[in-house]
Amino acid sequence: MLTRRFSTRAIYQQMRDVLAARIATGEWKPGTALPSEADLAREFGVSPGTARKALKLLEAERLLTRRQGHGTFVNAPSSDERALRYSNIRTSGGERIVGEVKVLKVSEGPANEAQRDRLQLRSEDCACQIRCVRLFNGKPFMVEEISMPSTLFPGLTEREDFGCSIASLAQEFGVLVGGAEERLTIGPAPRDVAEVLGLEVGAPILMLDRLVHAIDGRPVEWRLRHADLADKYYAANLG
Amino acid sequence: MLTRRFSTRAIYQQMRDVLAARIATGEWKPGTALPSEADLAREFGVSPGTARKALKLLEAERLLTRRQGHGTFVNAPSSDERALRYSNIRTSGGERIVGEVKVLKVSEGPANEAQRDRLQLRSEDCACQIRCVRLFNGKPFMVEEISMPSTLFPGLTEREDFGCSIASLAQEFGVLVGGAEERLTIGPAPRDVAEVLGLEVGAPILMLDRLVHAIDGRPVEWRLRHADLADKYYAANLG
DNA sequence: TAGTGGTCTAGACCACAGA
DNA sequence: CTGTGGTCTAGACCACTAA
Repeated sequence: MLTRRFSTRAIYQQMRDVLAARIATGEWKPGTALPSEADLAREFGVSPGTARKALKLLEAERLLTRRQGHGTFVNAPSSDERALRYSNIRTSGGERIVGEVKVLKVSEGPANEAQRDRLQLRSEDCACQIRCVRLFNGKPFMVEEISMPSTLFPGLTEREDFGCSIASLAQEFGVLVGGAEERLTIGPAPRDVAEVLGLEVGAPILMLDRLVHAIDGRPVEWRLRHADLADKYYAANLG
Repeated sequence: MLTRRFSTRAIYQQMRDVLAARIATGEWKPGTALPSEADLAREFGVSPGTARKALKLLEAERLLTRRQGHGTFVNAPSSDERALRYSNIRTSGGERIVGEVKVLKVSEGPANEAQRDRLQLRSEDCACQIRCVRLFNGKPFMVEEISMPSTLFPGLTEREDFGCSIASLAQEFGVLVGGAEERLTIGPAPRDVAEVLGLEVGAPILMLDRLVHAIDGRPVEWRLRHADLADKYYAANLG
């Protein structure tokens, strides 16, 4: 029974948090149909309108899909809706490029200054670091340097497969991803990047700096990428 | 008195359209306080909740600002909220760059193939075309080629000042701007661009291709830009 | 036909801003 | 204090889907 008596937080927000937790922990599995609005309202002891507001929030956060006459369903982190959320590089034909991922190096240790700054870590915190290259049609086009807080992803470096999206990876650790910011600049390709991508050292290349947050605002992943945009473009949506 | 009897469109959507028209035509001027939810509900013969939904839509479209205990106010097209909506180039310090605009050339005539394609024009339609350069701290950093449907902006080419934002310009013609898409690529600077920006011909440069829509979905403006990103970056928000 | 979410109503109380 | 928007209630009817 949710109430506002013991919290300044609105009831529909509290309810959203509880429902999100059920999704994050896997209590509600991907593809599962949720109880109807009316049933959820009864369970939480709130009015149907309030339950509806909580569900609408989770739909906007891409965690649920609702269809009139059908029901409310949990989106898989591997669904296009969630996995391709941050994939903004497309072919000149307009198709999203995901590409295969080849991991080059995995390491873990005390966070460096850049990582502490971007991931809001303290000086004693550690970070996982993954370096990989993305291939499209077998040809490498992007080198990535991924950093994640070790506290959020304990034992991450022991994994074998990093090919999945950050949405899937995070959810395995009970974290739901939310918004992200990306910064784009043009810069000269460093030697190590140029070698992997088959470019000349210093060739102009797109640099992408992306920070992904959890739905509660905590920084979850910082990704620094060098991309060769030949026959491709970066698509931005200005709501 | 709005009703659903004569339209499949939801009442709150119909009401949004009417309110948006009042803003577009200037019947409600920027800075004006709207009647309260309850008064608007009475005027339109709907329940307060329905009126509220219409107002929420317009707030999401950046046309209104609502503040509890204060009221609902019309946003000026020149307000940061609306004018800087599409300004994604920032200084390395993170401040939005607007810059001064210097118009190089204004012309009007039958739309070329690219304009017809991007602005959804028919073969007999005309387009206004404006070429200008943007300066930051007195230094040119971006060349723009702007195209707009002549039918939407009659007499545009007779104007003197194009320095204002597309939101302001469009509203002078009774058009409210909504979403936009942008495509970014890296390419060699053409001679004319390089000369204006003080770069070598063929130097790598950011190309931005942006299409702005009206809130009803019609294409309103197509902008092709070449930008020198030195000491700057492009900021994208991945909601 | 039963059950779902989408819309809509007509109220209530609360938090907040300003006179 | 008054009036605003934010939240919340407890219903109603409708459009849609699938069995």
